[in-house]
Amino acid sequence: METVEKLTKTLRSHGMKVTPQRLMIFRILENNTSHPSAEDVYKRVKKIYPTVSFTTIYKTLETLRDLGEVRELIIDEDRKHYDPNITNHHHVICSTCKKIHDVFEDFSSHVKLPDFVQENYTVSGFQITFYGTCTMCT
Amino acid sequence: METVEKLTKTLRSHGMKVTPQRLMIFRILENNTSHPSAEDVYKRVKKIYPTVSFTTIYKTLETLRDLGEVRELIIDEDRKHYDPNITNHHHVICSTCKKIHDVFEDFSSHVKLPDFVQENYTVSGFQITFYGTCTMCT
DNA sequence: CTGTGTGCAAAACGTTTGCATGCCT
DNA sequence: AGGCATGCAAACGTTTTGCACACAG
Repeated sequence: METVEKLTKTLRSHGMKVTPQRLMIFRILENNTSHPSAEDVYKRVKKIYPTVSFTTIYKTLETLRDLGEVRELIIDEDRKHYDPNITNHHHVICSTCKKIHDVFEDFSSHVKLPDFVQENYTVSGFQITFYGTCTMCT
Repeated sequence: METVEKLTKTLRSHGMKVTPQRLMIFRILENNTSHPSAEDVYKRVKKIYPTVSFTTIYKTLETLRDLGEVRELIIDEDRKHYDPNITNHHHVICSTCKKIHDVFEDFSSHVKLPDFVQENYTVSGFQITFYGTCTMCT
C-alpha cells in the first residue's frame, strides 16, 4: 500500500473522496503486518471513531482491493484477511490460532510455471501458504 | 482418497456407518479432479438420490476431511472445495470462473522452509496457488 | 450543488447445529 | 437393541445490499 499521503491523492484522482473514516482505516493498515480481518480493522477504528459501521469498513477494504492497494488473503477458512504489503511474498498460517505471518523468501526463480499451466492460463502470480502450528499453540 | 471399497472398511473400523448417501458421495468423489464444492456434490447426489439433504453432504465431507480422506481447499473466496487427491500437489485457479486445476509439479525440493518459519512453526506442508485467467475466460 | 460515502437495518450466502426420526450393524 | 446418520428447520458468522441522509469536492 502507498503512504496515506499518496493514497489520498490516488483516491482524489479517481474521483473518490477522502473521509475521516477512510483516513483512519488507511492509517491502521499502513505498515500493518498483522493481516487483519475486516472485524479487526473495525474494532480498531471503532476505538477512536465509535460511530463507524461495518459497512464502511467493508466498502473501504473493497475499494482498496480494487485499487490494488491491499491484497485480499484467502487463507483462513473463517474470514478474509487484508494485507497492505502488495509486494511478492508468502505466508504461514497456524492451524490452531489462525495467525498469519509473512514469509519473505523469494521463490519465484524456483517455482517455474508448468507447461500445462502456461498453455491454459494467463498467470498473474502465485502464492505459497505454509500450514502448521506455531510455537505458542504447541 | 482410498477406493470406495477400502473406505467402507475404514469407516466401519471407526465405528461409522456406511449408508447409501455416503456411498453415493464417495463414488462421486472417487477419482474426481474437478475440486467440487459442497453444493456441486449435493447437486450430483440429488440427481440420483433426490431426498438427500445439504446437512448430510456437509457432515460427510467433514467426516472425510477428519479421516484425512479429502483435502479441504481454501482457495476460492466464495466457498470451500474438496479434493479427494491427498497426495502432494498444487493448484491454479481462474479468477473469473473460479475453476480449479491441479498442478502436479513437485516443488518440494525448491521450496525450502525459511529459518524463521522453522523456528516458530511446526510446518506440516505447503500449498502453491497460481492465480490467473483461463483461456476459456480470456 | 453534485455525487460519492456513510450508517442503519435487512438480506444474502455458505455453513453449522438441535433435535426427532431412521436405519446400519 | 443401540447408536450413529439423516433431514428438516432454525441459527450462525461473515459479507453484501437498499436506501435515506451526510458531507467532501
